[in-house]
Amino acid sequence: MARTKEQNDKMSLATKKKIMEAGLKLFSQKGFSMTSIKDIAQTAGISTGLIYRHFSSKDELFGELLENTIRELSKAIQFLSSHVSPLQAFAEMTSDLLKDIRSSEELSCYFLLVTRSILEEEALVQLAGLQKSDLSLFEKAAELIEKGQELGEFKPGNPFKLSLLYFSAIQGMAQMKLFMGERYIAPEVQDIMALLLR
Amino acid sequence: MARTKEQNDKMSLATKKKIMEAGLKLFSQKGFSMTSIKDIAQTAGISTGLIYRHFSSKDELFGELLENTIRELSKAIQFLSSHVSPLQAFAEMTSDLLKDIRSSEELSCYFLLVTRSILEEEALVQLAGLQKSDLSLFEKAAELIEKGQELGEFKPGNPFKLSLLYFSAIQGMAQMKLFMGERYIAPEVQDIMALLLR
Amino acid sequence: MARTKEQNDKMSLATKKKIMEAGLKLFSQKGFSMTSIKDIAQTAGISTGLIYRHFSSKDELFGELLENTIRELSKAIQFLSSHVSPLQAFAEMTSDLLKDIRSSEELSCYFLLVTRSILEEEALVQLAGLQKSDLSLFEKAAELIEKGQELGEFKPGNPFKLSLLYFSAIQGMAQMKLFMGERYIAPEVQDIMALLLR
Amino acid sequence: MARTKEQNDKMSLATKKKIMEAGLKLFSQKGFSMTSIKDIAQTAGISTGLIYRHFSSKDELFGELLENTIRELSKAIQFLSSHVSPLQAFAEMTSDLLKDIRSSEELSCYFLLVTRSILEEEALVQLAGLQKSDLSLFEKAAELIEKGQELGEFKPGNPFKLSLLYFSAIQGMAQMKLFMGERYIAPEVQDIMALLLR
DNA sequence: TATGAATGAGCTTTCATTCAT
DNA sequence: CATGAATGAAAGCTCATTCAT
Repeated sequence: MARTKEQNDKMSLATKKKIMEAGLKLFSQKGFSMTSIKDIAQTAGISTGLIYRHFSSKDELFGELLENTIRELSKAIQFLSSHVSPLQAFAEMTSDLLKDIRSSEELSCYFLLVTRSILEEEALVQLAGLQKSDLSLFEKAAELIEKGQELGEFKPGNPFKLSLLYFSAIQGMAQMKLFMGERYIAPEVQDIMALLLR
Repeated sequence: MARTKEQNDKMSLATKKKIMEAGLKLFSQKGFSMTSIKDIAQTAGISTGLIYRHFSSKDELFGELLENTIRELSKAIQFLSSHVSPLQAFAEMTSDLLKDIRSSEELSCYFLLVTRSILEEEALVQLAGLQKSDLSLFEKAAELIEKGQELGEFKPGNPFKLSLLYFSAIQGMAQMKLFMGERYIAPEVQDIMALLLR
Repeated sequence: MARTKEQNDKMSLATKKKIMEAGLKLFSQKGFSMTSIKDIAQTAGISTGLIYRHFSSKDELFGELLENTIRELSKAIQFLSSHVSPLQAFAEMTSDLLKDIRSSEELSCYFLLVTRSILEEEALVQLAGLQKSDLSLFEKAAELIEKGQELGEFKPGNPFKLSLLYFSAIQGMAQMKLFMGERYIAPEVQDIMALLLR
Repeated sequence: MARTKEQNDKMSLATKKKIMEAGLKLFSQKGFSMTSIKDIAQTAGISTGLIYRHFSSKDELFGELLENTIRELSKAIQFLSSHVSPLQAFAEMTSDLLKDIRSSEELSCYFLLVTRSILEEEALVQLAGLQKSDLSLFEKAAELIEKGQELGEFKPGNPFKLSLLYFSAIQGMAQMKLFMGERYIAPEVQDIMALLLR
C-alpha cells in the first residue's frame, strides 16, 4: 500500500527543517525582502511549491523563525537567571556568544535576524512579542548587573543602560563578522567585559 | 529661451540634493528593497521620472549615497590622523558619534546605510570600494591605537583587533538606537572608551 | 494475491462512481475552474492520486461527465420520439424537468453542467459533440412541435425557433433555481407550455 | 512641460474604459476564474501592469463591473415603474432585451455576468448587494404584473412567481444565444409575452 | 491498488524603468 | 526640464500532475 504515517511524518519533518535552515540562513544574510522563496527552495534543495505545504506564506515562515529566536533568547534569559555569580554568568554568556560569532553559527544568525526584522517592517505582529522578549532579556541582564554592582564587581551606573551597552556591542560584533567574513578578528571575553567591570 | 544656464544648474543641483536627502533617509530607515523609487520621489516632492534625469538607476542612487558615506568616513580618518593625542582623538570622535546616534542624525544614518548595504547584496560593485575604505578607517584607527599603546594610554593587544572592537560597538549602538527609538539610552563616552583603555 | 480480479473490479468501479458523483456535484455547483482535484478527492473520500488511476486528467473527468449528460439528453430525445401525442410528450417532459429543477437533482445539475461547460472554454473537444447532441435534441423537439402544429395543438411559427424558446426557458429556470436557492418558486407545467400552445 | 492635467485625465479615463469593456466581455463569456488579467490586458490592448493603476486587484475590477450591473438593473426598474400601462411596459422591456440578446450587446453581457458571479463564489461581498438589487427588480416587475392582473391584461397567479418565470426565460435566452452564437434564433416579443398574458 | 509528498507551469501582483507629451 | 501613464520582468502563490513507497 502507501507509505506509513510515520514515514510521511518523518519526511515532512525533515523537509520542514531543511526549509527553516535555509530560511534562517538567507533571511539573516540578505534580509527578508532580498530573499526570494525561490532562493530558499534552491538552498533547501526542494521545489518552490513544497514550501507552501509547510508554511502558508513567506511571512509565516519568517514569523516562525522569529518565534524560534524568541525562544532562543528566552533560554539565554534562563541561563542568566539561574547562575549565582553575575560575573561568572556574564563571562560564560559572552564566551558563548563570541564563540557563535566566530563560527557564524546559528545563534549569531538569530541575533541578526532579530535586527533585520526590526529594520524591515514586515512581521509587525511578531515584532511586539519580539521586542518585549528582547527587552526582558535586557532587563534580566540589568538585574544581574545590579546584583554585581552590589557585590562590587561591576562598575557603577544605571544597570539598564549598561545592559544595553553590552548587547549593542555584541550585536555590532555579529554584524561586523557577517560584513567582513574571514577578515574579522573577534575580541576576547575580557575585552567585552571591560564594558561592565570597573 | 527662458532660464539661463546657471539658473538651470542651480535648480538641477537643488533637485539632486532633495533626491539624495530623501534617499538617505528612506534607505537607512527602511532598507534598499523596501524603499521604492516612488517613495523617494514623494518624499523629495518630485515625479518619479525626474529621478532618472539625475541617476541612471535606483542602484546608482544608492551607490552615490554609499560613496558619500565613504567620503564621510574618510573625513573621520583625516580627523583621527591630524590629532596629536590618540586619546583625545578617540574621545572626541566617540563623543561626536554618540551625539549623532542620540539625535539619529545624518552620520548615524550613514552608518546604518553601510550596514544595510552590506547585508543586502545590491551594490556589490560599490561594496569593494566601501570595504576598502572601511578597512582603511579601521587601519588608521589601529595606527592611532598603536601610538596610544606606546604612550601607555591604551590597553595592550593587537591594535587592529581593538579597532574592530571599537567600531563594532559603535555600529551596534546605532542599530540599537534605531531598533528601540526613544527607549534607547545611549552610553557615555567613557563607557565606550573602556573598550580601549587600560 | 489477496483479492480476486472481480473484487478489484468491483472496488474500482465503486471508486470511479464516487469520483464522478463528487465531480458532478462540485462542477455544477462551483464550476470547472473553481473546483480543484483536491476538492473532488475529499468529497469522494479518497486521495488525489487515486483520481488519476481512473481519469488521465481533470479535463477528462469533466469530459466524461459531459458525455454522460449527452447520454441523458439522448434519453430525453428517445422519450419525446416514442410518444404518440406531441402535447402529452411535452407536458410530461416539462413536468419531469421542473421536478428536477425544484429538487435540484441530478438532471438539473447536468443541465447546468452543460451551460457551464459552454461558458468556460475548457472541453473544447467535447463541445463539438455536445452541441451536436444538443442541437439534435432541439431538432427532435422541433419535429414534434411541427407534428403538434399539424394537429392544431401548438401555436404556428418556425418549429425550431419554438424549440429553442422552450429549452432556453427551461435552462433559465435551472440557473435561477441555483441562484436563488430556497427563495426560488418554480413555475407550473402550464406556465411553460404557454410558450408553445396557442 | 508635461502633459496637462486634462490630457492625463482623458487618457486615464479612456484606458479605464478599455479595461472595463474588455473585462465585461471576457468575464461574461468565460467567467471570473477562466479570465486572466493577461487576457483582459491583451483584449484591451494594454500591458498587464496598467490594469493595476486603475484597479487594485482582479477582484476589484470584477466588483466594479458588478456594481455597474446593479446600476443597469436599477435603470430597468425605473423604466418599469415610470410607465403607465403594465402591458406596454413589459412589451417594451422585452423588445429591448431581445434586441440586446440578438446583437449580443452590453446588457446581454451584464445579464450573464450576474449569472456567472453567482455561480462562482468570488465577490461574496458584492453578491449581497446584487441579489438584493436583483430581487428588487423581480419585485418591481411583480407589482406591475399585479396591476396588470387587476386590469385583466395579465394571467392570474402569484405575481412574484410570474415575474421569476419571465426573467428566468430571458436569462435562458441570453445564455442560449451565447452558446449557439449565429445559429441561435431569438423569439419574438409576443412569444415571451405569452408567459404572462392570458 | 492507494497515498500524499513533491514538482513546476502559470497566475496575480509589484515596481524599476521608459517615453510621449 | 518635468510629468506620470505605460511597460514588462520578476516575485509570491496555487494547483494539476507525477511518483516513491
